[in-house]
Amino acid sequence: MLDNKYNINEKEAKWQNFWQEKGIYKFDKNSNKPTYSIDTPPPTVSGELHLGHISGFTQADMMARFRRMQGFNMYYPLGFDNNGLPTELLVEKKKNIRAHTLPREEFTKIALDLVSTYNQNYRDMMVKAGMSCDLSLGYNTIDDKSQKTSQKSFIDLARRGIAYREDKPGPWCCKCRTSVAAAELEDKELDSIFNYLNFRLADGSGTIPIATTRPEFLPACVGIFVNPEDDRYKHLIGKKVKVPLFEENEVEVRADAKVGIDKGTGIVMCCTFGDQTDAEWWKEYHLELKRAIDDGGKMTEIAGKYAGMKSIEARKAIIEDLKDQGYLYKQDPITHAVKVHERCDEPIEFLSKKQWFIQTSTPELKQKWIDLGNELVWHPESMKARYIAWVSILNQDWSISRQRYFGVPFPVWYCNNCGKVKLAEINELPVNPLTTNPTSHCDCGCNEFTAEQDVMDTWATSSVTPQINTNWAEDEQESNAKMPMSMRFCGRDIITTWDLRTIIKSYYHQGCLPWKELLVNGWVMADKGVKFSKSKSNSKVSLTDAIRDYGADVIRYWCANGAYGRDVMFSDTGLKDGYKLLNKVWNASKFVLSFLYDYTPEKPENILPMDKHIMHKFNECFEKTYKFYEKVEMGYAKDEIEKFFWYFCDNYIEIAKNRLYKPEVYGEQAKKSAQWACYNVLLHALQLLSITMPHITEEIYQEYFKQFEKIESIHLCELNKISVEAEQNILANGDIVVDIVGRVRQFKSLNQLSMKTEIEDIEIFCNEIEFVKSCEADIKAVASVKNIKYTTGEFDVKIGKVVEQ
RNA sequence: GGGAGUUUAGCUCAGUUGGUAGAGUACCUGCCUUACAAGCAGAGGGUCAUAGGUUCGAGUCCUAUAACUCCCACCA
Repeated sequence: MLDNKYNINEKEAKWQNFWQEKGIYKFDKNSNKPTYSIDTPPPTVSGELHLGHISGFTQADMMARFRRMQGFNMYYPLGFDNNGLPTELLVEKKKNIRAHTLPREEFTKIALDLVSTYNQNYRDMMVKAGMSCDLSLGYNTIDDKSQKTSQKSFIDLARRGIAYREDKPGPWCCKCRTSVAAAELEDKELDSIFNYLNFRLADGSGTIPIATTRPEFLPACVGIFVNPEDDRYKHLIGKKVKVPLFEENEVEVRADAKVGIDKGTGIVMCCTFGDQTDAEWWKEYHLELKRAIDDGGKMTEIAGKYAGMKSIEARKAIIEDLKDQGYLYKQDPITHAVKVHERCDEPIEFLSKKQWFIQTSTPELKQKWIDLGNELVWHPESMKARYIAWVSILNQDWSISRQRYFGVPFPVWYCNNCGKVKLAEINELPVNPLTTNPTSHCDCGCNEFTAEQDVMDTWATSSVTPQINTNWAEDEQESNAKMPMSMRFCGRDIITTWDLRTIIKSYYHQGCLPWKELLVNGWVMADKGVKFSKSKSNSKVSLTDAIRDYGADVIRYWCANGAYGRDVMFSDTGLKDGYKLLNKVWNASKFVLSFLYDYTPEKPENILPMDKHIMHKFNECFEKTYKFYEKVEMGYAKDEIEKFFWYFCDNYIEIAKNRLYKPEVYGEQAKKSAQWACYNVLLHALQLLSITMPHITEEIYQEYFKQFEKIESIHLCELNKISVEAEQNILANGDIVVDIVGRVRQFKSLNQLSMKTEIEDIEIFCNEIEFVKSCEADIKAVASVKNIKYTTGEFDVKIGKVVEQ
């Protein structure tokens, strides 16, 4: 017997423990079932999980549960991403320390310690939210296996020349003191000032006007550019110009089509490096390299009296001096978009450093990425456009060096004699070059090496999760057999970072796609256009509170809303809807099961028409639901089963309950028939519902159905239709009976009568009199009608007199 | 400037191949009916963003416009 009231928190915890203890979600190595493998994106460990995270995971979990119930052996791990800059920043913030002020070993120890606490919290929350991952398959991107995989990946690419080391300008974050990748930049609107300066021509023939927002770059000015088509300035090409405040520096005026004639004054100064264009000009025209800003964002010695100042202070001081010395003739306040580092929101600089890169941007490679993108199955399809668009404009190789501390080290040394790169041997991995020496001499005979100090970018490791999952570092054959994995899911914000790079790595190492299908979920919006985010403190409902108040089943119900891949607005009426369904499922099950205490699993000889009808009705719902899951539309699938459940309660149970209550009136056979239908419909409906609401359905299954079904958990049952003989027109004919009952209910409602009010007689007009007659007892009982008259004709129901009380 | 998405009932959202506009919720009217009042039955409510076009017929297809969102480019 089910409890009178369903205690959400108690039951959810109970079944979560049960699933873990019994290993319900464990991957079975020895199974002969087909494997369905999920490359679960390891969440970045930072702060607290919120509804936004859980939403994407929950939708993917529904697909996992669907595949499991289709009979797949699920490989569904839960890893954590906890190396690299994001984790380092978290550790610095939580422990109030700075990584670069501590010995690396010490910092790493503190970081690992903090990370394990966070991992545990994340894992607990995932379990509490009802995820069906196999927790024993977890990994951390900082653990030995991940490091080994990541380092092997690097060595493979370095040996083939795909990974290369070069000194070239790239985005640099002065706050985090590291290089960053183009994909890690965001735009931010900032107020600034356009400063109009007069540069003096070296021959004394006058001045030329140049506008700049970054006058602190004057000491690094290495050239002046005008547009070759600009008639105003053609005569300047080839002339020398003195740099204001640094007049000992003379630079040449050159012509380049990249200069916008109508921008600023139409004359640009090129500094190393103010931005991407400066870097391009510097390379193209072989200009001098002058560094005005150091790693930490302070002015270098070439800035003379400004050296040591932070760039922003130097800007103020330089502007004052420019004013005093008469160079500055105009200032316009402007707002412009500045590239900032997504992790810390600080504007980035362009600096030149020796870095490791991975080739990604030749036209042939770009075409390859596009071909692979087209080969991949995208859900929803429209997300592919974002990927293609991004790949099409790729113009830089992937920088993977980070001048940080907590991450996977490069397995690399440099020969002190000839400078040649020395790679570690694969069987030595994972290796930390700072504490280990190479096991062999350099080719030049030298045995003295300098270790690479940098660590790899987070993405360099996160991009090999399919290789971590398929054991590529240990056994390439095993891995090749398991690749591509079945599915990866993620948010739409990481298509260009994570997904693309994972595709790149799998192609380079194994010549295939990392996965067959990619699911891209939408975002939970707190308000129009505002992403749900802990840091923006707009989480109206904390995940912990929501689980406490509504339970995981209801939150999962909410997560399943709408079309897959679309952004959804958070609303608590959605949670209330879920709660209503939960309540309904409980009450209906409680009620139905109370009549099944003497149920026997033998199929009755005679099944009554309305019982057949509801079973066929379920099968119709089953087919629709199943198709939606196959199309990765969890929301529509949930709608179908939900709609069916309410129909089952409002129309079928009302009919069946008379027969179940009073076998002495309607006959034992009629009761057995209703029991058969109730058992089958409720069981099958719960199975479909278990994908969305795994806890309550498990409770009901365990309390009653397991004794007959013998399968250990509802989540291991296979999804099937109810086995019931096909019958001509059963759906349409049964619907007529439901409509007849509906007409009587409408009559009572319009006349403000109670539903139990008895009606003396009704007259039914329809063309399926035979069928309707066969349901006469049900109709009379549920509609409280004494006599029925039948007439052939267009459907109608005439209601007679009400029986006076 | 380029690309993608969105616009349907007060609110949240469905609407498949073009064929009489849907659900839930809210509001309103009834109903204590022996699972559930967090329930049941019923009613009202829409110029499908705007303007054109194709068609016998357009929420759906085409063109343009507007508003909002996102990605990219611009950043001198």
